[in-house]
Amino acid sequence: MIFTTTTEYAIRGLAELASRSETEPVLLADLVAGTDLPREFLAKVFQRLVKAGILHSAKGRGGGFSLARPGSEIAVMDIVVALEGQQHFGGCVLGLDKCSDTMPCPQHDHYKPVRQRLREYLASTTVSDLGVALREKKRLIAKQNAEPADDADRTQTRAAIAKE
Amino acid sequence: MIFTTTTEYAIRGLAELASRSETEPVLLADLVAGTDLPREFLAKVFQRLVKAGILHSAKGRGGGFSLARPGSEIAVMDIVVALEGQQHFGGCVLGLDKCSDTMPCPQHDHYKPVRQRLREYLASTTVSDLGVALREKKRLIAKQNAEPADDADRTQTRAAIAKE
DNA sequence: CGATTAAAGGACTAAGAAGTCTTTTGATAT
DNA sequence: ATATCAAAAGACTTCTTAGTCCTTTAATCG
Repeated sequence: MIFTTTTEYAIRGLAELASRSETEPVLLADLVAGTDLPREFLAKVFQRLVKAGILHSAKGRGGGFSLARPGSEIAVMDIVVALEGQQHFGGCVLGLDKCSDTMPCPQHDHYKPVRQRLREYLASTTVSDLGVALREKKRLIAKQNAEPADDADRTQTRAAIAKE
Repeated sequence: MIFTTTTEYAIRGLAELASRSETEPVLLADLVAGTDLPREFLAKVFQRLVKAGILHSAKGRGGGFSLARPGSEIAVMDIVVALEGQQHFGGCVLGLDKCSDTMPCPQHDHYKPVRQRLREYLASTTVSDLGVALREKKRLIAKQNAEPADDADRTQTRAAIAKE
């Protein structure tokens, strides 16, 4: 992935959260159940997201984590910026400083639209979108598991993953 | 950046090399002169690129590093793959395994073209392109430095960098 | 030959990211 | 009040990445 594992966990954690509830608090223990998200580590990451104003947390009975604002108003970009800083996608491909729009290197002009495309995706994709996507995904997996074990089909899927 | 510093150094190092000569060996000492590339560390990275068949090296007098094949045949993607592995840009945004074309999550379909665009850029941009870009860039910088020091202009450039 | 040159290789140290464990804090229900 | 619950906080360990330094190897020039 193009992010640190910290950011990846954050994205996945928020997707899990949004897939369960966008309003009601969810316990971290419930959130990681059935996933391979490391509970203790995710707790640290969520702490940072609370400080960043993306998550809300409550202690004690009835507590847990919930989104600090509607999931449709939290872009994946917000998560990335909160955890990796504003400049994560900045800079030119050559890693040169002194590259800018006013004094671009030729590559700069080629790379900029690529970076822009990535940014747009991250800015327009919200935590709600991830929640919906994850719910749908889990539905598909459940459905597949319910079907009589078709190993040929599963093998084909694995091969497709490897190629991806 | 979306790469490790190792990969970034490699890209910059190869750009420096290609900007000097695509055929004649260049000494590492010459290569890093005037840059902030860490000589010893870059030496290690270049060793890996030699083993990967991207660079050729020669010891002793008249030695140094040179491209193992024409710069126009070395894609930035080759560098990334050599140093970070084939799977660097794989996987879905959610970091889920079990995501593939045959069983995609809805996000998968949204993210795929973005990733594809990035891949295409990396696959189509060659070390020669970087060399040309860097040469041009250095020419522009030299030209600017030759002009009477115009601090307002330089400040504007800095601001543009910050925004980028 | 042997002196010199420059990369290769190995042994490190430093810093950061990732992951775990224990204690503390604050909220809630009885 | 106090027992309980669940996140916050702090102190760790471990692992990887980054970076440095010193010795060895191999090539070339005189």
